[in-house]
Amino acid sequence: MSGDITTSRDADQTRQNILEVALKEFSEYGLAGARVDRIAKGTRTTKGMIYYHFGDKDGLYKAVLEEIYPKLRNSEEKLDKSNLNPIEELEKIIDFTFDYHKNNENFVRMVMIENINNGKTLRNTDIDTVLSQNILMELNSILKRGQDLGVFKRSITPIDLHLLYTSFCFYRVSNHHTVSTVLGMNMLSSSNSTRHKNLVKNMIITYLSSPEQ
Amino acid sequence: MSGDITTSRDADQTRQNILEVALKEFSEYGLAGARVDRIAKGTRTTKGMIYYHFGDKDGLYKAVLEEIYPKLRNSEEKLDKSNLNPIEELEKIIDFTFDYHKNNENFVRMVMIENINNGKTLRNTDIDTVLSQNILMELNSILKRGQDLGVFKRSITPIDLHLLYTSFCFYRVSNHHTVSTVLGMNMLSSSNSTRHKNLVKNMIITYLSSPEQ
DNA sequence: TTTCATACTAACCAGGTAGTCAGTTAAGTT
DNA sequence: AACTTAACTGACTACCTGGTTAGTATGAAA
Repeated sequence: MSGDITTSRDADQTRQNILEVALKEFSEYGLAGARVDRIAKGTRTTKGMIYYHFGDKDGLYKAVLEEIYPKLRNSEEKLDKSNLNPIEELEKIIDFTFDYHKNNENFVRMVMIENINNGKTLRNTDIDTVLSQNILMELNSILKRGQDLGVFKRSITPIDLHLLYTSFCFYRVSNHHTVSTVLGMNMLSSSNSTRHKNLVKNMIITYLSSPEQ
Repeated sequence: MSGDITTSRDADQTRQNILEVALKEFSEYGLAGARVDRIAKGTRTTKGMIYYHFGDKDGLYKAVLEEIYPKLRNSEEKLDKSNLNPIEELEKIIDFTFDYHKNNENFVRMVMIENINNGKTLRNTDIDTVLSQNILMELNSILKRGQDLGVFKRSITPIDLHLLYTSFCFYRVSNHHTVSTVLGMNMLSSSNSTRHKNLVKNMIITYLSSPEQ
């Protein structure tokens, strides 16, 4: 029976099962709105196991939160950027960021929720599981190469560049409910998505390529 | 006694007092995390009055939410834009939006919370108290004048333009906790604020001014 | 096959939380 | 001054919710 997909007595599988259900619950209802009983009901195991494996509700929340950043970074690093010039590489990164936010509303919502929580949990997390060093180094290399080639004429920090495109990719997902109501549109319609994706890329590349002042 | 600032038996004053305290509570803890008892304690009145005036917790939340958009729109409309060319006028609007978000974290958090709530409450609100018609019409006029003068070379909808600058202004406040941790910086430091404000304006104006394709 | 730690269950509990309600007070109205 | 109604109070309650615990099953080691 040990090859069974729902083997009992497999702590890792149990933990993983709980984490999956908890991600859905937390991202749907927030930290305060999430219900441990509802999570327990959604799993193959019982409430006691949540407390056995994760200590308390906050511990479970922390475990869920700590999973989402490495997941993003792993996908990010899978991108193949060989033989690309700086503009193409930057476009590829923005494309990826745009799609990742669009396709992972759970991620976006968890980040929102953690900010409502004043970032308390993330601040108490091991810095390495969270810091975005790789992407910043890559942006730095892109900017440097672009400047050396003369195609980028602006001086900007990798962090600011990161903020410029991420803010748009994040906002259109995080705020799609209120924005769709307030501006009278459907933010996430496929036509809007297509146009928006081109718009950010275009705006950023145009900005970087245009002469200072 | 009727001129007294804390006159008892003034329903409007009581409602206002409750709303002020509730805004703080909801924006700090979210809808699910807010506590009616804690709100009641913070007011000059009692919990019964909250239910008397607002029906239930959701009714109070709705009343708080319905106040924040008109407040924003009122400030927006106070801007003096006489004798400005399209670029100056757009810069003034972006400046205002940037500052409003920076100075009203409560507003930003309420919008986040309502999105975590899937926009349910806002959707059931009278459309006129929420729709941003004026600002869109103004952006439309700016774009048209800019194109007629030949200083704006891009064709873009007012809504997309609005999204481009608002997303950045919103995100740097809404996500400052996690971003500061993940990127290892202090997002809201005054030096970052100054630079960011110039950055959005610059990027948007550069984009609009540069030739299509 | 006995031992033992880990994994697990189901019933339980204390405190918290939204919401209620019977009764009181203040401010007009006639 | 009696009457009426809106504004208000404080004590109460039913239920929800996070967390506990006593006890059980499993599988690997010896």
